[in-house]
Amino acid sequence: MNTDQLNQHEALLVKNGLKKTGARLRVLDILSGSEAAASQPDIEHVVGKDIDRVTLYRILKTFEEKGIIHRIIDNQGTANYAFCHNNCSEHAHHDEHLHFNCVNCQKVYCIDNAHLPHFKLNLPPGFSLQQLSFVATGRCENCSKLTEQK
Amino acid sequence: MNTDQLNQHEALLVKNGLKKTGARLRVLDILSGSEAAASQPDIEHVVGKDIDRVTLYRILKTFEEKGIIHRIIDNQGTANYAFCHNNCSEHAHHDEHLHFNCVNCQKVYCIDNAHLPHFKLNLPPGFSLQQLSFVATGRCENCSKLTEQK
DNA sequence: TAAACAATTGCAACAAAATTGCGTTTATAT
DNA sequence: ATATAAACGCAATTTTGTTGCAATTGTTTA
Repeated sequence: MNTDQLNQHEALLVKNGLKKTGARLRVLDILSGSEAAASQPDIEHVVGKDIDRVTLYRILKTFEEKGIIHRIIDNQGTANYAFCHNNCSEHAHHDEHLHFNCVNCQKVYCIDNAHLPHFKLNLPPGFSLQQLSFVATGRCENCSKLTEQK
Repeated sequence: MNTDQLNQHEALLVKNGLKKTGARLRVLDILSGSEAAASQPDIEHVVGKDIDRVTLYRILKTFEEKGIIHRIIDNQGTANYAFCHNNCSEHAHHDEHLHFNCVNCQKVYCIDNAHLPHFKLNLPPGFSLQQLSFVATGRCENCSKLTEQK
């Protein structure tokens, strides 16, 4: 319940021509609070009955369309959401992302400050590249600590 | 209906201790026929009533477990399947993959012969890397030809 | 080649996830 | 304070994925 953050979130909504509603602020709060990206099921679980499931779908959808958050599909096909940092605009994401997907807890981490090499990718003829992203899989910090967990 | 290919597929099943059934051979045939990976909905659509939906799920699952095919989740969260080439074993995929996901038709292509750089990824402390893969998005050959298609 | 056995399949029922329509409520501008 | 469009919640529906079980089929072996 940080006041600064609340104001920041409200400003974010206004900036994008969205009404300041409790449900939306709640979602923004959840996304701010988690270090990793938040999975849709997780968000759903956290908000419980406070926000209708349909409303949640729609909130996430409009946030994504406005470029406030971006959606990351993890290795199991589950949608995860995180704030857009860096160069995300409403219409395109121009940077090279790196996402880390933990094989144990399935959490998705956006690694912003990893040094990523720029290189020319040679695709088959006719293929045009719009974006390149890196997906690392392995064990996150928490799960590395757990011994012998399958 | 290539005879050579049929024998090859039958051998593949036998090698993995699986019975030669019509449904399985059909799935292998479909996967062989498509240049890109085949999405689960596509396969389902192609086979129609010939193979029960549940059976298809199970076939794909066992094929994946045996390391015959691998599953690729595309940007929409849809499962796609393709044969394992290269260094796939039953238990792990050791190579660095490159997948191309078309933003227009959503098809997933496994790009095997692209030169991928090897580099040391610096992850946050505690994170251990098991695999790194590359996901390129853009327009595939077919969709590049189409003018102004949204 | 026939019997025996386990693997595989299909069906039905179920559960979970996602979508649509619509009436009501609410935030914001006037 | 009121008008208005946006946002929400509920109900119904569709789509997707799972489970259990009985019937069938492929393969082994006698």
